[in-house]
Amino acid sequence: MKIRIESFVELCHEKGIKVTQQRIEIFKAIVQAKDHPDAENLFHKLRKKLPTLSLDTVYRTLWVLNDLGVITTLGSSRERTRFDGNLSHHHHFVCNRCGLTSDFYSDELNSLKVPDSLAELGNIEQTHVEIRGTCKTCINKVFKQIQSDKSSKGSRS
Amino acid sequence: MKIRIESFVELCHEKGIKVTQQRIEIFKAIVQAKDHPDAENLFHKLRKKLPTLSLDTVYRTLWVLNDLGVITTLGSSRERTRFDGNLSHHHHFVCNRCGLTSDFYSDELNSLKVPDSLAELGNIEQTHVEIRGTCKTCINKVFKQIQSDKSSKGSRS
DNA sequence: TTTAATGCAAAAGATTTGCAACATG
DNA sequence: CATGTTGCAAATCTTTTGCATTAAA
Repeated sequence: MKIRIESFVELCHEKGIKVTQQRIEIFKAIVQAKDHPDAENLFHKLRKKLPTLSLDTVYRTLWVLNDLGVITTLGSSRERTRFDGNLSHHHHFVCNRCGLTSDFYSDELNSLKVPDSLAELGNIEQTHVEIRGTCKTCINKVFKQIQSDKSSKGSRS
Repeated sequence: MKIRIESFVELCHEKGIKVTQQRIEIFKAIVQAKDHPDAENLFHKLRKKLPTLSLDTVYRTLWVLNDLGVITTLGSSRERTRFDGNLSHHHHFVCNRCGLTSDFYSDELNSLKVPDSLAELGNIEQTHVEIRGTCKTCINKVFKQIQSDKSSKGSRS
């Protein structure tokens, strides 16, 4: 834990982000929480330590932590509820950049063997594999970005 | 497609739910859509056919369809954004009833082999298995519910 | 001292609800 | 005809934003 905080502080320095008491406490709270809390949960927990903390700071800080890559969100958040009319057993490829979610099929993945320890958590109804990455479209965008950066910085010295 | 509509209509009859033009069209739209649309997407598509359709009917109908089990949602929706401070490679068990999300670990699942066809979609950064079912707590609740139903309906004739 | 982060209040966005009019069984 | 469903408008709930104040580098 101490190590995670230290490396977090270091990362903030690297990125030129200020290390505030709020950020440290919010970071500690989300790392220690094992229940995937939402912003309001954390806000209530933290208010005991930081009585002046505001909810919008919690939101802002969580997205900062997410952008730094030191926490993640459940589901591809920051989006509205999306619905799926595909009832056949399928899996998802989700683009980390644009949220595009494509179905794919795999008999092998359909019959995944899961650890026995799961029986302790409850009974299993479906298993589903979510693969995250960068979709073709976004790869192209990034590629073009790099190209234009190169040419604007001037290649001929 | 025709078959899916017919069985949907039949299911509505079974459940005592009225089959309205709106429900049929919304059902068709979500089943045909391959892009996991949100309520607003569907609303705009459908407005062309049903100019008097309202957004709240789309929402209401989608949840009806979801409750009927003929569609699903992406992520455990109807919840606020939840954050995850666990950076180690892990997987999730999600309760279909209460949304409880527990982490679990499995070396085997960490090194999952995915279909080659995925390369067409983009490049892969993480793979993550989501197992859905009913958690212990909810199983107990359902069990107690059944017990009390039995006794209130009177077992001794 | 310079710049970025916080807290507040207000705004914006997404989803839900009450209710009268309407359509379905 | 009785009841459930729709459309509208208003309400609610979640998340974001503008801005003056405060704290970090």
